[in-house]
Amino acid sequence: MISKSEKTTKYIIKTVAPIFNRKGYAATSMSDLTAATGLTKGAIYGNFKNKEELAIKSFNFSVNQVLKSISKHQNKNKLPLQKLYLITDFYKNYYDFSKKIGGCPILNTGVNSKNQNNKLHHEVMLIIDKTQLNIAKLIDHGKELGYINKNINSINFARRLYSHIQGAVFMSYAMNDKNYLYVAVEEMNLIIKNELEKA
Amino acid sequence: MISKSEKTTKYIIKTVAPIFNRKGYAATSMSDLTAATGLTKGAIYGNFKNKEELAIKSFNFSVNQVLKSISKHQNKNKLPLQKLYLITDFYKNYYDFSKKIGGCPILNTGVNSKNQNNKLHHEVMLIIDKTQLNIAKLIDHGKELGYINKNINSINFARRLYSHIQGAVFMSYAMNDKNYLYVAVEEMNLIIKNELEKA
DNA sequence: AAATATTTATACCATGTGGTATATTTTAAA
DNA sequence: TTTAAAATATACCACATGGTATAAATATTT
Repeated sequence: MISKSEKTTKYIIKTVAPIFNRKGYAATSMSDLTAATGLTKGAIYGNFKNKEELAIKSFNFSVNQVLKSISKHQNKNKLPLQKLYLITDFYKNYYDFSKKIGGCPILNTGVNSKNQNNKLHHEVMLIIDKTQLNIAKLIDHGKELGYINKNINSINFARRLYSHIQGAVFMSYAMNDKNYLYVAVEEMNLIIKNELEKA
Repeated sequence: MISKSEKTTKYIIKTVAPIFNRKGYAATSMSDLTAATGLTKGAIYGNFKNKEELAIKSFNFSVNQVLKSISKHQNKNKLPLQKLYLITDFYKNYYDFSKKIGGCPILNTGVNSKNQNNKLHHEVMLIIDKTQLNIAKLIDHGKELGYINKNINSINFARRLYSHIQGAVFMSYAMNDKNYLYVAVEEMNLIIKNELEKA
């Protein structure tokens, strides 16, 4: 059976994740967290070792919200190439999507944790690596099925795609302008078509 | 004649700018600044209204370091198209360059100030707008001189270029990997060649 | 229902925060 | 060289910080 603390632990993470995401680790205070959760420091410190542990779990929670949504979106098609297009398609709505969870956790935590919190920064690198690898696997799968040009380097292409997208994520965030995402998605789709698709 | 306080004001900004850039506004404390400058709070508050004013001036100082370097790099050629290539070329070394000044001020402050400090965030938007406009003007100039295809939309292309570059800036920063910049620069150069250059 | 274990609230700790009033020192002017 | 002005240091303010010991309350087991 699920214990009381397991429930409150999840409740705390879920409530606190967007705050950490929006404000960053250093700028988020314990009082921000008690105010948001309606709990006391006693309750929070009873469920988490310290602020850092909570921040890391919150980051992973936020990231999983993104990854799950992408994964769900990808289920609309079984073909690797179409799944790739569904990734870029997902980012068309990323401005509004990420707003709901306090911004893009990769971008925000990637920047905020650098030179500030090594554990948090390490988590970011793991997620980026993992995501790029998943894209590369998708490309590999497309090669196997004969849809994708075998001459292109899967992991390099995945890195280019991810970099391109994150650029638009940052620009739309910094400038309050979704258009950066729309344009980047169209650009990526063209690149996928021209470089990946077999004639 | 240059007053004492003018000198210390400049000294403070110059010394403090990389700290604000690296840590962000909230995570940078006054004691960080007194420690770095060797001055007391009395001296700092004698030259700046408050922490926010100092942060804004520090941000603009950091940005100007970047813009001046780009401008200097561009002076190697007078032709608009070549000046464009010199921009992308500049970013090949941006990982090391930005490291010296505490990271990319646009990226760092763009992310850190969002939803945190409106004045600072406003400054970021102004700089991005200005930079994109400068690139667009360069393209326009290239059109006038007949080097650049008149069918392309200058400001839209400038936005794409900037977005693309900032993506690589973020990725190289988050992943400690200059390669993202190298790849993005090559990609941009190809795009400039294919879309901008007249046949 | 009583006893035990778990979870949460309270009250506190030392230290750090941005900021300021004022004394002291340093600079510039007379 | 004295005097006035400007710049810096000192000492302090009220409040916020992350974290903890312990008491109170709530669940769980017997």
